[in-house]
Amino acid sequence: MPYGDAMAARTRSEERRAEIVRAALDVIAERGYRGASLAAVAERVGLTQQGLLHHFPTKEALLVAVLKERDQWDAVPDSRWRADLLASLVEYNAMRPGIIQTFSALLGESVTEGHPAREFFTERYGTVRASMAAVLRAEYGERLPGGLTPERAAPLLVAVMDGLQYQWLLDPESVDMPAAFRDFLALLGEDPGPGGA
Amino acid sequence: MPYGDAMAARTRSEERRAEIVRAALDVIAERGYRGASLAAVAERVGLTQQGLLHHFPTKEALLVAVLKERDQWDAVPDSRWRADLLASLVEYNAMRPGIIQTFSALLGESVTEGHPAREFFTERYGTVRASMAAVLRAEYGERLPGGLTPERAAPLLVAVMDGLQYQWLLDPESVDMPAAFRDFLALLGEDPGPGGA
DNA sequence: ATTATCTATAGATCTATAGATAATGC
DNA sequence: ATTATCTATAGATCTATAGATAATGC
Repeated sequence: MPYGDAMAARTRSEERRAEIVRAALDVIAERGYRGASLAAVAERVGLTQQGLLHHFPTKEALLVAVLKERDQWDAVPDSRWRADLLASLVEYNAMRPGIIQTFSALLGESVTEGHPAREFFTERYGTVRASMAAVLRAEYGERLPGGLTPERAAPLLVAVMDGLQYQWLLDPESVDMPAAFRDFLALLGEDPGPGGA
Repeated sequence: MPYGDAMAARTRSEERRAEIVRAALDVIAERGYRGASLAAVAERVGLTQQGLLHHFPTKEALLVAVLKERDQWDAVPDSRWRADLLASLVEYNAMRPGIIQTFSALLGESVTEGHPAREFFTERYGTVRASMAAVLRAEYGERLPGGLTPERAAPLLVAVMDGLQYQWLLDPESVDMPAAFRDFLALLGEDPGPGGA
């Protein structure tokens, strides 16, 4: 029972849907959401385009399933994160260019008008910033270098993670993503010195 | 002579091409490159799709012109940049969401396979990292906080600029992009302390 | 003469719906 | 019975080419 689960054995249908979502992740990595055709996803799981639409009635429904997959992906309770775990996450990401490419492509598209992933990313970033502020507070306390607070450093942390991904995807030879991320953590981990309220 | 230039009066054709490129920037901001149809761009300048193709023989030729526009945009000689000018650039960008959206969308798409802007961005980031390393060296010298060198801080600087743009485009109310960028510069501007070779 | 623009259209796609058939689960 | 999948197809697009006509520059 390869994908078996203690709770509920997956139905044949759930299995099929999971297969389709995996295929969709791949096709989106290659062509983005707008460039990903249902036919291309279907072909990858040995279905016709119309067969696929039995499982996901619209293209957008498939995208929603893809985004849910992502949510599950990095749903780790705040309290369990520490700075060194963030570094490990980045290191892990560097071994999975496919998934990073999928979500970098989606993030890029999502800023265009009416993109179906826009709301997802907007909400997600709000959550992630709050999450990262909590991690930074637990790790470094209230006062960070440069006179920053955890709340002000959080968007920078998130920006560094995302921005490095683009540079690394475009030119993995030139950009050591995990090392660069550790460099950033080193900046935040400096002694902020005395003073302040 | 509204757009007149000391060097050469633009021909009617050059004028038209410039108009088309401006329209293309707008449409790409709204729909990305893959989602931008030639017809939509043409309509915006009062042309048919076929009329537009007289000026740019293929869609890709139009994209190339759009990317050249960008190159011109931030072609400032290294020596003239200083950290405070970078901060001003970010502040200026915050007033032009359209252009930022265009290039954020293009960057996102560019990581997908065979995207016609991929090579452009790959090369551009190589250049920009080198440029930023030079700026950092001129501004802060050889030793930066966290034990970093200008070369190691450069990809972080670029990542922060790009990453903040996505967060800001998705939720301008929640993200003060210029302030966040200044925060990052403050991190880099801390006294690295004594020691080192 | 050359440049700009248009009409017409070929040839690919794309998403989605309708309705038939095959496979599976009680 | 229900679920899964297929064939057929409607209805929109999209890029690009061919060839005609209108406008402009010598």
